Amino acid sequence: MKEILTESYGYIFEEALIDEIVKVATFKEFKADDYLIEIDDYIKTMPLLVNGAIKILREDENGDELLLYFLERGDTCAMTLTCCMGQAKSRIRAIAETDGSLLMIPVEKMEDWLTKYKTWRNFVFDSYNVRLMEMLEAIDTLAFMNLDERLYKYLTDKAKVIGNTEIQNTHQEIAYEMHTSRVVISRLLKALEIEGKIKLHRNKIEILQF
Amino acid sequence: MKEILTESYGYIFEEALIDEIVKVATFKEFKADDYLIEIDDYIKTMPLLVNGAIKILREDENGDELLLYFLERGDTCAMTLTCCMGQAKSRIRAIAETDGSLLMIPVEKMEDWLTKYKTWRNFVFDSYNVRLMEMLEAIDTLAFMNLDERLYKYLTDKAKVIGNTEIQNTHQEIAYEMHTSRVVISRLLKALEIEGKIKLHRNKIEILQF
DNA sequence: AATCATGTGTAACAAAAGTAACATTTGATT
DNA sequence: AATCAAATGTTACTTTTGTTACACATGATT
Repeated sequence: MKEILTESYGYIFEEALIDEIVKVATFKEFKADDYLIEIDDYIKTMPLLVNGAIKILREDENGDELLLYFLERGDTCAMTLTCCMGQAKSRIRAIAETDGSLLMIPVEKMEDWLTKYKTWRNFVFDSYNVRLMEMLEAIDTLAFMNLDERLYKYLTDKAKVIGNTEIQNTHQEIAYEMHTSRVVISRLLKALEIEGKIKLHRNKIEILQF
Repeated sequence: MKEILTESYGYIFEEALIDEIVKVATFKEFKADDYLIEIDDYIKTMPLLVNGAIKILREDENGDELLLYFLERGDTCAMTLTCCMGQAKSRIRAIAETDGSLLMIPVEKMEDWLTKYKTWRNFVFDSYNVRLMEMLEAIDTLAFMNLDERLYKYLTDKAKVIGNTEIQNTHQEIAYEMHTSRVVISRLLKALEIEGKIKLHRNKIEILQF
C-alpha cells in the first residue's frame, strides 16, 4: 500500500505520515456508478482518492438532483471532513464516475495528525479551500449562466475528468444531474451540435471543441 | 477589549487563548454599507465579528452581483481563512449590513494557535463547516427555488439578520443582490403583498409572515 | 423478420423571467 | 405651491425554460 500512497500523495505528505497512514488505512476499490456515500449516512472514515473520479451530488426535498463537482486523485471530500469533525450526517451523495480506488482513514486519526503533522494540516486546509472554490464555481454557474452554457460546461468538465472526449450518457441522465428535463437537454444538445461543438450519437456525446 | 471578547467568544475560547487574542488583535468599528473586503483584496488579517451583520457577495466577470450569505456575531469569514492560509486574493466582497464591530487578528497567529489551542482548532473547523453549509444552502436556493420563493427567503433571512421586520431597501437594491431586474422584483413583491405576506412602503418593506 | 424497450427528435403550448417604455407616486427642495 | 429626482407601478412584448404528447430510430431479443 505504501507505493500507492507515495505515488499519489508522496509529494504532499512527509514519510512519517505516510507510514502512519499505511498502518491504519484500508484500501477499497470501486466500480463506476457505485454509490459511495448516501445522503444521511453517518461518516466514520475519511476517504483519500487514489484513482478514478467521483461525482458529488446535492438533492432537494423532492428528490431532485444537482451535480456539484467532481473529485479526482489527491482529493478528499470536504463534506466528509465536515461530517467527521462534527459527527453530522452527510448532506450530499457521492457516486463513482469511473472505476477507481481510495484509502479509508479512521476519523480518530484525523485530529491527531492535525497537531502532529504540518503537511496533514496543510492538506486538510487546502482541501477545504479547494472545495469552497468549487462551491463558488457551482454558484456562479447557476446564478450567472444560461442553461445552454451550463450544459456545455457540464460536458467539457466531464470530458476532462474522465479523460475522454466521448461521454457515455443518455440525455435523461444529463437532465437529472442538471436538474432539468430531458426534452430541454435534447433541444440544447441539438443546438450545440448545429454550432459544431459536439456530435450526438446514441448513448454517447462526442466533444469536438473545448 | 477582554470583556468584549469574553462576551462574544467566551463560551468558545479558553481563557489563555482569549488573553493571546487581546494581545495581538485590533478592534475596529464599522458603519452600515461600509465596504469591508473588496474582490481581489489581499487579506492579511482575520476578522472575528463581535457585533452587527455583514453580507457576503459574489460578483461575475460582468460586475453582476449575488448575495451569498450573512455573517453574524461569532462568525468569521471562511473566505478569509482560505485567503490567509493560501495567500490568495479574495474572491468575494464583504459589505456591512448594519453598524457593528470586529476584531482583526494577524494571519501569523492563526496557524500558531491551530496547534496550541484545541478550542481554536474547533472554531476554525466549525467556521469552515458552517460556511460550507451556507454555500450548499445558497446552491439549493438557486437550483431548486423559483424567483418568488427566493425573494421571500431573501426578505425573511434579512429580517432575521438585522433583527427587524422592516427592511429598508429599494426594489433596485434587492434586484442587484438577487441578480435580476427591478421590474421583476417589483412584480414579485406586489404578488407577495397580495398574498398578505408583506406590506410595501416607499424605501421600506414590512414582513408580515415568517 | 417481428417485437419491444429504450433513446432521441420535434411540435405545440405554458410558465417564468427578462426587457423596454412610460405613467404615477412620493418626499424633498426651491 | 411648483418643481424635481427617485422610487414604484404597469403594460406590452421577448426570451428562456418547462411540459405534454407523440413520432421515429436503434439495437437487442425472441
